[in-house]
Amino acid sequence: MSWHRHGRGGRRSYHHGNLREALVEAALDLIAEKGPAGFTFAEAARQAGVSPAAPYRHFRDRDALMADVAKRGFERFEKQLATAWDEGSPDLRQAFERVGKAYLAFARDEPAYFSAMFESGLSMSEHRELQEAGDRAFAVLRGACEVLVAAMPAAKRPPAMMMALHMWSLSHGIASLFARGDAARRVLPMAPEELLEAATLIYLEGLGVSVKDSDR
Amino acid sequence: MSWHRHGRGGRRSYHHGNLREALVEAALDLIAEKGPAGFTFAEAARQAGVSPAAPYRHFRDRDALMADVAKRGFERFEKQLATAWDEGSPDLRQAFERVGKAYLAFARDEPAYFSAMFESGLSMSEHRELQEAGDRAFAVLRGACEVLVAAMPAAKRPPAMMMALHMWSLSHGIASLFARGDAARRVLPMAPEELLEAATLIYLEGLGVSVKDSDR
DNA sequence: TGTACATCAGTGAACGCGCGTTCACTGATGTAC
DNA sequence: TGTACATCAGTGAACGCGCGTTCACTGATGTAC
Repeated sequence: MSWHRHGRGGRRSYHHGNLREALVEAALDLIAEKGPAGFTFAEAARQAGVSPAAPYRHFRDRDALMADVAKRGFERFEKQLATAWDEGSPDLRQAFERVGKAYLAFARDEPAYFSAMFESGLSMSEHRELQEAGDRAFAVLRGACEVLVAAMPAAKRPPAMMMALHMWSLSHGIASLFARGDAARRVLPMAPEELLEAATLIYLEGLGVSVKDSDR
Repeated sequence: MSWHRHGRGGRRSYHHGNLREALVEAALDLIAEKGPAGFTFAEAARQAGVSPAAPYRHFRDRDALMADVAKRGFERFEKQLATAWDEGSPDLRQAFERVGKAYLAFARDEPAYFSAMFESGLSMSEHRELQEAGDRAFAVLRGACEVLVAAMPAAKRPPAMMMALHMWSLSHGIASLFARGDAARRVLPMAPEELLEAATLIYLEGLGVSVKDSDR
């Protein structure tokens, strides 16, 4: 109960004050515990210590809350990818590898966000702000690819967009099949990170870029 | 209502006779309509034209029905992948390409099965028969990779298992992000099939196998 | 600095609804003799 | 071929429950003067 204090310097306030945040956290708890299907407006209210009518002050309905959770997830995801990329330092290949690992780490460490973002059944076209948040996260990966492509010999440069979509799909496939942090994870005879690293290596090799090429 | 006739030569019977099948179909309808979360035991019964108590003769609970749907999905999936592979004829590369396309086609044409199989939140370890059905479907892809690997020059052969996991992840990523047949599909400036085909080409190139090499 | 008022956030009681599940039951089917 | 019986699949009524949603309300906060 964040009654006496608020998250990050928010003011104290009698009316719970931070209900919106508290509801989001409750939703995350419930999703983590029982999957995206197993969370209800009423239970989120209860967990936030508030009457069942209170959430309506902040969210139109359950879907709106779910969409907000997913949007925050994308924002968090974007930050973690950007941190991993770190402007491509100390060298592009290492940084690129880190981005892939950050993708898997997110799926593993934040299963609730991950399923809200990708498996909650929310329609992308009906939640524009959600799509935009997703696009911004993807833009980190695309940006990294652009830098990598620019570092390649001019004759061999693939379309950065295509490359980004390939890496996204690959990472997402591995993340959602093998790295996810919930019961639906499939077991693998190796670390998901190794699988991704090997695939990335082969893929870049296929683009005709040796490690050294892209290193400069 | 399949009251007068049954699917495929099953006997006619007064007691609906085919309730189990009818419930599975109802579940598929409902999942297709509202996602895996939006299907209930009671509504499936209603749609099958039967009292709410009747399903208990066939399934222990909602999860058991969901698991059965997912299992059937995997079986169907396995068949379609096997048909696409067609023992690698007329040539391995073409056949391999067809398997990837079959993966995407399944996600597109059978969104209800697809989400029951991959996004229903069913635990793989708690439903062994489900995991086994999934493994059999994956075995088709692994088998194809084994044949491809065997056709490569001995010095360049990658582990077939790794290759299969890479292709599975890639196909699955593209399928679940861009090719899925429901509202959660993300739009793409190209056909998902093209994206997969390009990635496969680059990946095989990276393995050091030219198209001709693997052709024999 | 004080007062009056508007606004805002949450209350708590109430409602109708559909779900999951149980129960004793019944009508049709299959089978032993 | 007929009869008696066991089994099987579905009935329909009932239940308790939690959910989503509404409503008039109230107590605290912010602000104009």
